[in-house]
Amino acid sequence: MAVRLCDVATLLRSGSWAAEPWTGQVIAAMETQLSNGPTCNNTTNGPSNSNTGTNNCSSPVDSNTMPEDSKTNLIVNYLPQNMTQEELKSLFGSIGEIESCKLVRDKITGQSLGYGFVNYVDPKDAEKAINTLNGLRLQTKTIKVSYARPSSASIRDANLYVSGLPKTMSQKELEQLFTQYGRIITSRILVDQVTGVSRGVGFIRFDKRVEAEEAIKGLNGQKPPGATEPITVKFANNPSQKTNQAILSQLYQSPNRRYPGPLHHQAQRLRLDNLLNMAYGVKRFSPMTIDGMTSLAGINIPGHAGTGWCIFVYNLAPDADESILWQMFGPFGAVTNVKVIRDFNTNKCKGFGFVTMTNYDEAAMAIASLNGYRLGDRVLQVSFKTNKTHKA
DNA sequence: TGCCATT
Repeated sequence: MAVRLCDVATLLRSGSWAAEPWTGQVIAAMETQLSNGPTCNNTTNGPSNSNTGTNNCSSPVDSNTMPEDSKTNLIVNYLPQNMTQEELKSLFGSIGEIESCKLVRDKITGQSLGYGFVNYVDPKDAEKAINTLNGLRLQTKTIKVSYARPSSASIRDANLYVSGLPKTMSQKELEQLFTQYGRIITSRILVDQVTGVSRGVGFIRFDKRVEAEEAIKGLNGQKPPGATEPITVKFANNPSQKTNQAILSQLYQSPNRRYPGPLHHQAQRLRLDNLLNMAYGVKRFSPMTIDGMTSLAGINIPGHAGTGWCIFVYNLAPDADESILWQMFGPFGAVTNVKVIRDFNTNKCKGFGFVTMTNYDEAAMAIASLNGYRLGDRVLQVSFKTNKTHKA
């Protein structure tokens, strides 16, 4: 690849994004992600795991204690619900050659469990994937990319449910309470969605099940320092083990449905139409009232019927790469493919590329938001791909 | 009792 993602992030951070009021939120989310880079906001994010040989925290390699650890196999957590295995492969394939890739699904419903594995051919690509894709925002999620621990029964079912916590207890304090029992993989305190106040309920995932067992013995029914009530600590329900009712309700949900209700959806549509009016200065009928790709002839032409909406991105720099396209379009929704068109001899970008997005709304939002944006010293032109890529 | 961490 011509440019590493961190270089691109630096480029973006240099203040070239001229956010407009109606795209402020989305761009702000992107800027946050880009300027933060690979985040370490989770307990043991990615390569900070002690069982990983190479990492970005410069820990020495200890091949004696963890000789079996793979340096090519990654686990990817917090994937958007709708992301497919093919999209996962496409995203991580932009870094380097993939040996294998698996999205983990519920055995009964087939629904994504929100995580997957990517095994690279070259350990350097695995390391690069952690450094460039960990912390990437995709839709409402911030994905986590880290080395997969060797699969073993001892690391399964190590997640604890904790209730009765003081409402003032922070995630850090929760970890401080549990860390004496083992290595914490993740921790979380649930908060009220409206007020943001702690619900007094949390989760602690340990590296090993035996560590979780010891924590239950040591902390269940105990009062944390300063607390007036004892806490309850027990094994968390396995989220894939659902009641029949939950399974049924899942089966009746369209896999592509993302908005919670018709009112929200309507609001989304109105907002989208306003954006498109601003972007194009034209009125437009609602394509979502008609299923399929054929209803939009004359407005746009998707790259391939049935595979999504192809977007043309023009005025990319010679050293642009696939990563920047993932970074720019990923926050808007499901991206199935990105492609930078390069000169055969120089391997430099010829100034344009393509992005394929699954859902019309998200593609249109991305276009309305990204068309006209300044990337470095260039103003991007972003539109649905047409038969002829140049304007008259 | 979950911004779904072991194929």
